[in-house]
Amino acid sequence: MQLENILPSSSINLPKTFYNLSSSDSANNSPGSSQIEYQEVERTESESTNAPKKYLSGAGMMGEGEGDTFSGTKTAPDGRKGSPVLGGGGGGVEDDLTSGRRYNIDDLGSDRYFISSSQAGSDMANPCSLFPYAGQTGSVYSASNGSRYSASLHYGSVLPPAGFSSSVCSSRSQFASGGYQFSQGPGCLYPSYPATGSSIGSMSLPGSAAGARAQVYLCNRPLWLKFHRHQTEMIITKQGRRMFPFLSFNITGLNLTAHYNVFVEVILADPNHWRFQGGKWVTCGKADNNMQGNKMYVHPESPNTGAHWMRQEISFGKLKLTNNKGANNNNTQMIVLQSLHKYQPRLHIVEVTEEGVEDMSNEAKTQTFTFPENQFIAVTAYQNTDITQLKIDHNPFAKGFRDNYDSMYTAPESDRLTPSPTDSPRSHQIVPGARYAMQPFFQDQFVNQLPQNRFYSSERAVPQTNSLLSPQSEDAGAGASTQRWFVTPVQQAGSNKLDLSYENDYSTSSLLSYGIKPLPLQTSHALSYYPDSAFASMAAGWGTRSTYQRKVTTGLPWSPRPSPPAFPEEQLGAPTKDKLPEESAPPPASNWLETSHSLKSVDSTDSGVYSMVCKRRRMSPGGSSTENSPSIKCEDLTTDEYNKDNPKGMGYYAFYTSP
DNA sequence: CAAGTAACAAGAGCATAATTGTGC
DNA sequence: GCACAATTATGCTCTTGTTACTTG
Repeated sequence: MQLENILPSSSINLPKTFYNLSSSDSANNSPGSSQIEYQEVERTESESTNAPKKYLSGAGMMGEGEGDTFSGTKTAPDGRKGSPVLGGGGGGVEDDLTSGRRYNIDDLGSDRYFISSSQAGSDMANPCSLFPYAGQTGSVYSASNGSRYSASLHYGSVLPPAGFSSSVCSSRSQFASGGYQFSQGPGCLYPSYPATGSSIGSMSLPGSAAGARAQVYLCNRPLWLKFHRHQTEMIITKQGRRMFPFLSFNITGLNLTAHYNVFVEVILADPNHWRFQGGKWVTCGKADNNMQGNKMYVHPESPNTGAHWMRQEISFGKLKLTNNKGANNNNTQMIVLQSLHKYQPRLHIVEVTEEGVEDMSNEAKTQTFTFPENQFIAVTAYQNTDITQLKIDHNPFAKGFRDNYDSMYTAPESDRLTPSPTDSPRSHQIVPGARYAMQPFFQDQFVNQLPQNRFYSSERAVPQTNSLLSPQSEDAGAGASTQRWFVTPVQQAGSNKLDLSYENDYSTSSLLSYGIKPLPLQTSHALSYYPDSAFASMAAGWGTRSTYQRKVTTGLPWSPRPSPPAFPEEQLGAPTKDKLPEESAPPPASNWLETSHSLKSVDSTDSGVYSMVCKRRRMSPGGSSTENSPSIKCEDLTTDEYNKDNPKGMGYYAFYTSP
């Protein structure tokens, strides 16, 4: 589907249902108004006059429930918005079409951070418990000029520069004082959730298509958290700059056969203009909410089936940020932002027809997901050196700036833990740069083992391995065990978790969960169809425990020999849940190391083996029929071929180094 | 003076052409 | 010697953060 046909560059359609900012004076919906309130409104036909029906809805979707953070918002007409069933118990997962083991949430495990609308909705009583972040909300107001989107302003997310203050959650006045009062309802976060659904309409979801409620996982969340801790900055340039970390999600709970458009929207996170002063970000005046320009980035794969979206990681690695208002060429979608403003990316999933047309006859089937850790301040030049260093350390493209990197490692270049741009975004169209998603993550974990002379020493203060057994982890409550990695409102409930949540998320525990939790079913999928995808990489990483365990025994955590990348069939096809006691208990520190190894190996594997082998096979058109399928090729490589070449279980290294 | 811009160097992937090896 | 396959080399493109300069 050609995006240009479905995504008007200028007049982006709005979801039928959205939150309309209203104030005491309807005409005065200025974001700066202290009387501003957000209300759910039903989109009228007239309102969408300028919005062609053929579009990717979502432009103006902001708002629904601001706070969708960690809680997907679904503008379901049956009032169930915000109540997608969480995987484990899973109504959504138990859906007829999605109940396949392949997408069984149980198999997905709880290690991943995902948003469940239902969770959010069920925990509205204590919105603050949903997030460790303060004032994480999300609202949308209707621009006076009718172009809601372009003028949309999102005041929902307010992240205190100081960090995460739970106090904010308990006081809406903060916003009021700041001139932004949110009609969030009780609490500061997602009070509007329950109302959201009910306000949309009475039509109930069929249960299948419209009823498919998605759960979204932020794949590289640990990395995001790292940046978030220092207040993420994103460079914007005239030509457009990619985000790093970039947005990468895994989605579950969609109707396998239904079509969806998936896109990211970047909205203003707060009403302030920011300035980096005295080593920290401080507000400096009001934000300019008149910024024109595209705020959306539609995933190139849109529209596509739910099966497709759930098959592999959905990466937005090619999403570019620019400050060039005129930069809106159809070839490369760029999101126009304004420097020194804080933004909040949001993921929208809109069910559409096969042609990519939203079914206007049906109520909005929009699901919105917001992760507070995705917030960032747009800058034209980095302000915080910590951020700069993090970027350099984690972004493969900035490898050249790692002055001390080589000296810091004894391992040769090829064996670095540092990801390599081998996983070029150009290497795969479906998951552009997706593999990067894991790369930063890999390093994200290893970086903690780097010498202490790194800039962001604060991170060194985080006892990665110890955190697994830290009191905080233990105090994390029930969520610390089985659902430790499962960011749900329930898990985060409790005031004492406000602080812990972040720490825990940021801790090695979180990281570990990423590393050790396989997605066996999706893994096989990813490997079968998108061997080059980040998902495959991730899956591989999660499935190499046994190997890296061996590596660990060598006592060389930085062993230059990456562990075998092979994806044991047992891991490819069978759930490994039972093999992961970590799910029910915090993994021991040793597992942390193991995970690291696995990740490293995967990284190396993914970037090395795949490129090498696939390139080679490209020259063999006369080969077997399977040669035509890149995915199969790699699958063969990672399984059959690997096993063949390593009948004795030889380390992957041998294969890797053998031309 | 802060912010924005353009040029720069470094690292890396990809496409293509050139070279080399193999089989007939 | 020819044809084909495989490998290697080269140039282009892309990415990154840095730097110097310009702009308001």
